[in-house]
Amino acid sequence: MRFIRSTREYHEVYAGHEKRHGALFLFLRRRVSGAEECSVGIVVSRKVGNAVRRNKVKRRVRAYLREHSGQLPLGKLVIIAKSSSGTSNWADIAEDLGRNLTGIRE
RNA sequence: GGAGAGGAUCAUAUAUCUGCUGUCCCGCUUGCGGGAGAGAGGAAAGUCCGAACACCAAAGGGCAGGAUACUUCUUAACUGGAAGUCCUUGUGAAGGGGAGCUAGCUCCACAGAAACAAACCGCCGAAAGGUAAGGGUGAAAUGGCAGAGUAAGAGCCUGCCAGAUUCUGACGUGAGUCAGAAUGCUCGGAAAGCCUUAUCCGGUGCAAUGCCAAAUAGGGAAGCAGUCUUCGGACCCGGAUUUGCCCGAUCCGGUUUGCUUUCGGGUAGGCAGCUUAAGCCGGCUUAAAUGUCCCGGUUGGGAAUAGCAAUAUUCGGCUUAGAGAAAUAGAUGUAUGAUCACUUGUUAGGUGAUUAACAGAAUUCGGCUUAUGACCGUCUCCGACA
RNA sequence: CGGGAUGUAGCGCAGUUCGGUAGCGCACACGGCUGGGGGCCGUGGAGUCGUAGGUUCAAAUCCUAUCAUCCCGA
Repeated sequence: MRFIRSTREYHEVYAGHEKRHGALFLFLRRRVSGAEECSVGIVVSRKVGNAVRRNKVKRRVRAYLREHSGQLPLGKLVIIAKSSSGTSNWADIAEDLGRNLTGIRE
């Protein structure tokens, strides 16, 4: 697993993707033929809260992805936080991520 | 006990598991593994001031534009800080504010005769004219009371009260305070209206700036795609014309065009700038944090000395984030603190539950402003008791 | 890092230059015209002008601070 760090890769995913709505997050997935790992980008906008709250959401998402790095779908994936994710606790975030990531993989 | 004013301090600690970003060391498979050690704030925020640093511009001066505005001290500098002074708000502790409407222009709604200009009504007078007492509106109308005076009146004059200006003396570095005297001086308000006076200010900002530099396109240079030669040219190749095609003819080109190599600019990208500081503590020395010298300067710049250089310049110790779609964490416990509920042996303790205030470095530093939890001591007012 | 704009009735906007009465359209309520609806006509309500402080006799307007939203440049 690696993280997306360039504007070009983000626009690549925005140009063509499959969309899936969760309770707290929005998932954009682009299939890449021959991909052997998953590239993940996390987007948290100002709607979620102030800088401390946005950082906390990003850290929690990253922590979940590291713990479950073997169960991610192949290709490129962008996770966009919805505004309600800023006030949720760890159990809700982990449950929403787990359900939707398994749904995307199958 | 309640209500308030202003000030200082801290920003919960720790354990286990799983992880992140730099630095140093070791190992080799040269980009991985192992080890050690470090890793958000008082406001990191707002970006409101001031500086350092970088680049651009620049003889000097002025205009324009912008900022500031009581006094003294302080600071590298500042819309910063300290103390004081006057005005003002508050019962008070305390808080807020400060150049100039006797240079000029402009504005002052409604009401009112009139809003700074002396007119109108009125009063006096035969008239010319004099007058600002009366006009009751307004936020604001040329100081108030009494007397004298007059044709009628008026600080026109006199006394008292209120204020202003000037002078003198005392105190203070100064803003200014106090006392005395003189002048009938009594002048409307607004400069957070234009403006005047004094002082200061070149511009842009780390996405500054410097270095390395892929692919594609375009530019410069060289070579190859050709032999003979008497250097005129011939053959050859390419193009055009000659009706569509072929031959031939004529003209033009071989300095074209294509390929290869190479050069510089420069994009993506990468590296530097990038973190050790306008610090703290102690000793020595000195009149003094005075510390080789200079630039008003503990930063910075320049010089000198030492050193190959980095660097150091009174010596020793301590602190030390440096990322780049942006790390500094996630989870589970324990203890402390807060709130609520229940309970006991009730100035105290136990059990359970809940929540961790505001908030995340982005070149660096000094301030200001704003957000916010807890605790400490000081002061003021009110109430009760002794 | 730097520059700029906006905030006024439920919604969209005037009024701010140069201080003095807060207005327009849609929407809303009531009444009338119609058998009813639509439409038209008339009447009316609704605002501490984003917040706080100051200047002034008087502030939506001037000054200062602050909050929110939006835009632009390197």
